[in-house]
Amino acid sequence: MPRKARATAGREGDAAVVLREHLLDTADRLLAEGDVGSITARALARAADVSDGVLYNHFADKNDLLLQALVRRFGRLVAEFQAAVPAVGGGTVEESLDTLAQALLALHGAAFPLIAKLLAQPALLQRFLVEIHASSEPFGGKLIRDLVVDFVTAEQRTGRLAGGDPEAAADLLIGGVAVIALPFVGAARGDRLNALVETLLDGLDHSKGRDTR
Amino acid sequence: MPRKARATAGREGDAAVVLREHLLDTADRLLAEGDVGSITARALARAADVSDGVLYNHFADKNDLLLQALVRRFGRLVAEFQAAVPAVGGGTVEESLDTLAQALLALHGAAFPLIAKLLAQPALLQRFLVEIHASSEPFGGKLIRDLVVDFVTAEQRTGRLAGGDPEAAADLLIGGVAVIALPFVGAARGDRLNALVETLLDGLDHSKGRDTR
Amino acid sequence: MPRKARATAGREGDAAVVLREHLLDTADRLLAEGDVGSITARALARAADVSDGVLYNHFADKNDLLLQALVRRFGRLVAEFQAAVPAVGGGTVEESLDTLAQALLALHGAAFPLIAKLLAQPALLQRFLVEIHASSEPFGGKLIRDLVVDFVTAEQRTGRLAGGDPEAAADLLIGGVAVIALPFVGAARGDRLNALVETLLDGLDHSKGRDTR
Amino acid sequence: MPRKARATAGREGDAAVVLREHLLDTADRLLAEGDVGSITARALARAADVSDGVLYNHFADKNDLLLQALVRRFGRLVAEFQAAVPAVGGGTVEESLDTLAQALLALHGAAFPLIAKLLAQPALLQRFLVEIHASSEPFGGKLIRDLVVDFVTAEQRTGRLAGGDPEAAADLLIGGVAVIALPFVGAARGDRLNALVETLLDGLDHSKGRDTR
DNA sequence: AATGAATGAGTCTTCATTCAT
DNA sequence: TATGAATGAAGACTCATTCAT
Repeated sequence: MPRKARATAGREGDAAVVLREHLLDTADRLLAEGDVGSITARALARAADVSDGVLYNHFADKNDLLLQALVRRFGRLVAEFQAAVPAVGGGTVEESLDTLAQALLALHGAAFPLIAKLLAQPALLQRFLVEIHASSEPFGGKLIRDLVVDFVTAEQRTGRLAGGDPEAAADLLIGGVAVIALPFVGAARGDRLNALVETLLDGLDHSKGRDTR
Repeated sequence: MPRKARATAGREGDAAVVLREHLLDTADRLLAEGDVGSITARALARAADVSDGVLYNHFADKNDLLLQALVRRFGRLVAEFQAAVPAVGGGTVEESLDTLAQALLALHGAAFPLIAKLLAQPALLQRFLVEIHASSEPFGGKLIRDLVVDFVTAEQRTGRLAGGDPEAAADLLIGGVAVIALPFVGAARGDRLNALVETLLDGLDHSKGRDTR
Repeated sequence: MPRKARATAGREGDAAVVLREHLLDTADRLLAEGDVGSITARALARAADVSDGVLYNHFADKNDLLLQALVRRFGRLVAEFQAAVPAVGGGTVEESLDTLAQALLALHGAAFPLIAKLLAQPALLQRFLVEIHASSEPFGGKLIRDLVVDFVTAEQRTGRLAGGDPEAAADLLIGGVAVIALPFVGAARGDRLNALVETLLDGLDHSKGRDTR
Repeated sequence: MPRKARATAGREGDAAVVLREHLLDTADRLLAEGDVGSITARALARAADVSDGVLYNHFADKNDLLLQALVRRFGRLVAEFQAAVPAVGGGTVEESLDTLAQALLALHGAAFPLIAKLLAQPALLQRFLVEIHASSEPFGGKLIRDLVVDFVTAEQRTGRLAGGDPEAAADLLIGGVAVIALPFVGAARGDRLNALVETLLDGLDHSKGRDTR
């Protein structure tokens, strides 16, 4: 019978699986807290109340653990976003788009730091991309965008949105919200989201145009 | 007169200034190439064909050199972008927006890696923000956005763009292009830019709308 | 159970404690040998036949190790001195003082180099003083002097020493021996100690005085 | 005509000699101020308002400069002490000894830091000893002691001091004052000096003794 | 002869990873 | 299988000394 780790003493289940999850949880927490640079293998072990070496019994190396924690976290964020995507045909289109924009804002707020960490560690990013492309249920930037594209396409089918390029519409919405989500660009006022949706609905072309407000 | 560094043997001018520039150029190059984490003080010295210690004759520390290289590079990117912003009233609005979008795409392609590196190094980011806020001619995320907002506002005055919120319009354009610029989201086809501009001009609201193609 | 260090392979006991002691012993030895400036972290590791990093598993930093080695060594020297202080009332006073002087000479010979090292490293000295003042059983220069003062006071009570200022007597004895202990002042002949004690007993004042020799 | 250093622009005399003195003065000042460890070659140059390299035009290396500064300073301290030694036969013996003790205290206060620095740098100490032994007019610990020994011997000849070992008497006085001069041993009260002299005059032997107080 | 930037060996310290227990 | 001390390869930075100007 293998030894059980101090930190998982009280828990049920396969010791190996439990400890694995425990490490992932801890990595997740540290990832959410500070900068990735301060997550040393020892800091991880300390935070998990676990010995320095266990990590290598369950993961190839420190980056592998970090990677899997990131993958898991992204999966959860995407799932949350997916759950928040409004039903097609419900409410007015503007209301639906507002809801969608809010969901995107929440997503970006949580995802930006992680993406930044990935972008800054090419090695990690590489492995991350391989990982999410290999998984049967893809997610990440691609899936999020697909969800928005799908929403736009569906609303176009209901006739409530104009028949332009749904991918372009998705990019505008996602990117516009992203700019608002950026911590250091412009003021972070709540009504910016609404102005964004309205502008997106109306279009910039003056030659047509409803009498705005 | 002091000695001249091996690497700058052929160049004219004050040795100190020349080597300073040489180091900034080298840092710039490494910054453009790989991840920031691999830019060690020694790697920098090797890349500059210079001894390990010179760096500290011209900069407070490694981060100071990196920081100044980043500031310089950002300044240049912004200047390039500014030069590429189309004149108000020239060509059709759509052409102008296309040009603007292309300039943004170029900017994003060059700026993303740098921003990612900054986001991932809180200490560096902090000093960077202090630096650009201290400079009399601010730039960075804020200034770029201002340039776009100004463009939209000016075109609204000429009557060629609808009178919505110019900030929202800028955010949509900037963000939309950013999504396209992301290396791993969607396909990087050139016509995505045009679709974006068209969608932004037309708007998504089906109730109004010109007869789109 | 963790690994055991190469250098302490044969020893019994808790590996951590054993290595800690091994490092202190090594530091002690180097401290006794050369100048403090040459005790680099690497030299320490080499001398201890241990890897470069171990030091930091057991001490806050290099100075911490050095400091604790110094504290330990001073403690031992003081204990040795204390054990060598003659019993009050035993033998003749002159014999007792001779014994005391010899003990002081031994102490000074061992302590001078250490004190010099401390005096020359203000940072270390600072921490050292804090350390010995914090300890419940103080020692160092103060305690040594107290032991001598106590001896003089006790012998004054027995009536074998004159009733002058015991602190002054202690300072004369300690300092006089110290001068003899100095490596480069005067000749280091054994009878200088005896002449010292005799002079101290007799006094310099010619108006009184026993018929000296 | 050789160039003249910035710092010595206004001064008369052989430029080489002037700069040499200027460097010695600066080294002297830094030696008096902080710890020897902080005296880097660059700090010296900065403090002297002189370029980093000049030092090597006038001294073999940094230690050579430091050494010569130390030698010069010790010479001055000894000269000051010599001037303060009271005339034989003047005043009462106790007054004379008090004066002598005060001069010793002043000397120790100034010399201790320097001696500590020397003791802690064996290489420097070695060169220092060679240097002062080689000089035609010796000084340092030896000379100081000789001055005191001479004083005692002279006063013995006048019959005002008892005829004991004058070297022992000198060691007691010098060492006793040294203990009082130590910054961290006992309280630094002015009357300790007087108690010391009195005790030294009276002696500790109770069997003889004047009726002390 | 003075200048001061260039040189590069050397310092302390960190940290991912190993491995005896 | 968990433990945690041991390992040693980097890393950033310092500084005495050199040398082209």
